[in-house]
This record gives sequence, structure tokens and C-alpha cells, in this order.
Amino acid sequence: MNLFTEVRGLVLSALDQMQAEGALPAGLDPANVAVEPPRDAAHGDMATNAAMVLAKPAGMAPRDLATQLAPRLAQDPRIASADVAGPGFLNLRLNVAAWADVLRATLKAGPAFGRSDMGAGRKVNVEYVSANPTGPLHVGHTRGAVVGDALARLLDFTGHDVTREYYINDGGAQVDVLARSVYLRYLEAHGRQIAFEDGTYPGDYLVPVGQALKDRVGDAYVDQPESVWLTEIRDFAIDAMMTLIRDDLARLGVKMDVFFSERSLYGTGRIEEALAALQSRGLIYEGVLEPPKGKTPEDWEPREQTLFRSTDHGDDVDRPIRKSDGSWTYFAPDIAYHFDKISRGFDALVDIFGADHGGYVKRMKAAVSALSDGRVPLDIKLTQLVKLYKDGAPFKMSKRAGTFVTLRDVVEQVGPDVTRFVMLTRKADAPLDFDFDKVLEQSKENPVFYVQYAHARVSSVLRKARAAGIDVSDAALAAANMADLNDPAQLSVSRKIAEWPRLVEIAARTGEPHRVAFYLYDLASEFHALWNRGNDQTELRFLDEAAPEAAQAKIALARAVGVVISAGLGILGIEPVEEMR
RNA sequence: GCACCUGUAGCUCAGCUGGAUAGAGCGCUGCCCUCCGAAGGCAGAGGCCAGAGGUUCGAAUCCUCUCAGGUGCGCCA
Repeated sequence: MNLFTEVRGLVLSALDQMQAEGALPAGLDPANVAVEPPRDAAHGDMATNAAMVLAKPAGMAPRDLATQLAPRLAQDPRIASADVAGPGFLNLRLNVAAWADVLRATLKAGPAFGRSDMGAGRKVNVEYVSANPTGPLHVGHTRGAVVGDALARLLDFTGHDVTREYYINDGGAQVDVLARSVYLRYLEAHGRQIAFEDGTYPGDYLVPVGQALKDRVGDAYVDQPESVWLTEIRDFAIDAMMTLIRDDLARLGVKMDVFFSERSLYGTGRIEEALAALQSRGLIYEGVLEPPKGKTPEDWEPREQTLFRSTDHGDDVDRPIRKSDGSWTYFAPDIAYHFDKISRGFDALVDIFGADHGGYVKRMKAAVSALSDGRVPLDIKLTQLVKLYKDGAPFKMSKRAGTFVTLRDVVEQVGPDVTRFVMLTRKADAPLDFDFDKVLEQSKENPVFYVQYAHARVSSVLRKARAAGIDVSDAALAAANMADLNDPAQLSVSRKIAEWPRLVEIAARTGEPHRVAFYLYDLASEFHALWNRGNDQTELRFLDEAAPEAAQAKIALARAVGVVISAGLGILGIEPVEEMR
């Protein structure tokens, strides 16, 4: 139940009626008519811009149109008043019964409250993390993992058929480097002195891999040339790294549906197939690129390469598919990979990239646009850097020295729930500060704590009520008489609850799960404010000994808050707590 | 040089397919908090939404230009 769309429906039918009666010209397009919560609560519970949007096409003054519309809306039993305001807004006040309806709907739907069918079962592929299989996940990957997973859950909640996918970059030179690095650790396991040259991975995490390799093959590769061991060690190492990465993701509670190997595209004709698809559209040619202006590489030489005419699909320059020596660029398998996604029948694709891949966005979109003839939209979300702090001082990360802060470090210190929530306290394309001390603080400053605390208070109310012999089943609460829930603080909470389905749709449409986190903080604020009112006004306490007969309706309100917090945290992949410790 | 992201209160940031007097937390000021539901509560001050044009009934939001910060720009992935 979305109260806003219901009231919008009411507005639209009133407009239809006016057109039928000749009070308005026929054939007006109501697409831009909106019913929204007003920014200022003094303006009522909801406002509609209908009169202003339609004034011009109707050839009427906005306020006149609003004046005629108002009494028609006021006839509805849910509407207490409809007032013309400002340039032609119609401010609506709702009857207490309308809020009671919302609470009943919340209790009835439970965790499904706010679900919608806006996705209409459309198949959406969300690709995220996709870290190179050369080491454990670090904090940057963590953010991508959290954002991608929350987005996937959000799309699922709004009726999309979601596939979560990880693209394993196991086809490039970096996995050869991995193999050489593992070889060094393998030699080390045999007691050899080793030295890590530039371009190898010195991290400790390869020590057990070298040992495991030794356990498996003994000294078979010692003092052997690379040609003997490279392929086998590479496969062994990639397997080990993907096991590590899956384990890291599991610690965060992220589970992929599909792991797609880049390597599976090589030698199977699939890259050639994708390029043939572009070729048949006349988008492949042999040519020479201009050097980038203002930053010409020292060793620049014009070279003929196979190019993709991405400029036909919105890119700034055409992009190379083959290097000048004839081998594929990284872009070629990526095109084939996205071609594969398209041919698997997805209606929409989403990629979550780190911000350092921002330069890749246009060409990828161009490729998908070309390969699907514009049918399949590709949405690319960039996640910005995470800056770590401890004791107020920034944490340094250096991948080269092998000392970087891993996903595992973070989750072990603060837990998966806090990690997830904090990663969503900024929109994805803004940098994020992550302070190890602050995220564990128990205060209003800390949104994770504040939201969980609200849920714990709800749980506490329910426990105590149960102990007092009150029936707190959702059915009983829904049947309570809620006519007296009309204190401003109570109405604020109800209003916020009513916004939840609307917020979900906005967050899903914009692909911005952080909005859920901010909403939950707002809802928790309203709830805590109501709770605090109970200090002075004992009749606002959820359990007021002086008036036990009023308890059930108030508990229904608290329970509804708990239901929404629980649903919201569910979208963020977080378990609500029953009590704080 | 070009592309993308960012620029909102002293600080950290929200801001809904364009909507009314732009919000929150921290910090600051004042009051309240021996107990009854205080891991605090209530109230207040604080803004040229980077700047300049434009679009329109209406712009933090859309367009153009400028400024500042970040990221990236064939033969890495």
C-alpha cells in the first residue's frame, strides 16, 4: 500500500471527473501531476502540484483550477482538508483514519510492506566487485560489494528478477604475474632465498598458496623454466584466490549467483562472435588513433589497430579492440562478456565500477548500445574511494608494499552489519570516510547505532507488553482502535511510515540504496522523539500503567516502526537487533 | 587539451522524474535532566546552494560558460 499513489489516483479521478463535466478541457496529460510530502509539515500531510502543471494546457489560472479541484478531493473520507496555497499548490490534510489504514497495512504485510511490482519481473543483471583474482578484497572492493548487493536486494524488493554476477579477470597479464609470485612463494617453501622484483605481488597472503602448491606437487617445479609450470601454477593460483575472495564475500554476507570467467571467452570463438556482431553493423575498422592532446606519451608512434567506432554510440573517440601486435585489448573480452549478458536475455544491465574505471564508462555503454541496437540499457554506477581513519588519523594503504587494509580486517573489527551500513551512509559517487572508532560509538552521531537502538526499543516494548498479558500478535494489533493516535509526535511517525513504499520506489528508480539508510535514520529519529515525549507526557508511553486499554493501538504504531526498520535493514543486508548490549 | 565525478551552515553530509520560508548530525548559545522510559531532552543562532548567464508560473535540481578539488585518457587490466 502506497498512500501517495492512492491519493494521486484520487486526484487523477477528480481531474477526469472535471473533464467529463466540462470544467476542464479534455485530453490533458496528467503525467507530471505529483502527490508528495511537503518539505514543511505546516503545509499539511501531502501536497499536489496538479493545478500548476495543468494550468497552462487548460488555459486557466493555477489558483482557479486548484480552487475547483479542492472540494472534489475533500469529499473523500480520507481527506480532512484541501487548501489552496502559494502559487497553486493544493495542501491536503488526512484524517486519522487514513494513518490507521497505513499502520494496519504495515502490520498485515509485515516484511513485505513496501514491496512493489514496479520491476514487473524484468530481468536485471547486476555485476559488482569483479576484483582481479590476484589477492584478497580490500576496502574499496568492500564498498562496491555492499553497494552492489544492496542495489540487488532493492531491485529484488521492487519486483525485478535479479542476477548477481562477478566477472573474473583471469585472462590478462596480471594472472601471469600472480603465477610468478606464487612460484616465488613455492620456492620459499622449499627453503630458497627469494626476492620480489617490480611487478610481482609480495603480499603475505600468497605464502600459504606457495606452501599448498608444494604439498601438492613436491619439488616438481623447482629449477624448472617458466614454460613448464606457468599454466598449471596460474590455474592453481587463480583457484586459490577465488576461494579467498568467495570467503571474503561470505564474511560480508554477499553471495553471487554467477561467477563468469574472462578466460572462458578465449579460444572459444566468443570474442570473435561479438566482434562479428559489431562488424555486421559497420562499426569495426582498421585505423590510427590520434595521440591524446596535452599529454602525449613520450614513446608515442602512430600505429594501425583494429578499432570500434564507439563514437557512433556516444563515445568521445573510437576505441582499440586489438593492440598493434594483433592481440586483444582488455576491451575486447569485455565486449564479448557484455554481449553474452545481452544474449542471456537481460532487460537491463547494471555494472558497479570503482571510480578509477570512470574513463571506461562511455565505451562500455557504447558497446552495449551497439550490440543490443539500443534495446538494453546499461547503467554504470561508480563507487568512490573509502578513506580510513583510526583515532582521528588517516590510515595509509600501499598495495605495492603488500600492506593494505582488507575487507577481512574491516569486518573482523566492526562486524558485517556496521560495515554495510557505514558504506551506505554516502551516495556511491562521493568519497567516504570510514573511522574505525566512530562507527562503533554508541551515540546519536552514529547512524547504525541509532537505527538499531530504535528497533531494540520496539522489541523491548513488545516483550514487556507480552509479559503484561497483552495480545501483541500482528492480527490483534491491527484490530486495535487507532482513532486516538493523533498526537503530533505519533502522527509524525505514521507519516514517515507511510513514506516507506514511496522511498523504496525512488531508491530503486535512481539505483541509490543509500537513500534507504538515510530514510531509516529519519524514521528512527521520529520514533526516538516520540519515545522521549513519553518522559513528560505519560499518556504517550507505549505502556502507560494509568491507561492499559490504550496500549494496544500505541504498540501497533511501535510494531509498525519495527516492521519498516526490519524491512529496510533487510534491503541493506543487515540483521535488526532485539536488544542493545 | 579532453572526458567523467564532486562543490549546499564553522565541520561532515542529505535534499524526491524542477515545487512553497533549503534540512540532519557534530560544534556553538540558552534551558532541562536526584526518581518515575535520559547510552540524554527541548529550544536558538548559523546559508549569495562555488560564480555568471539562460530555460519557466517556479531552479540547489535542467542547459551554457567560468572557477576549484578528485579520477581517468592507444601499445595495463
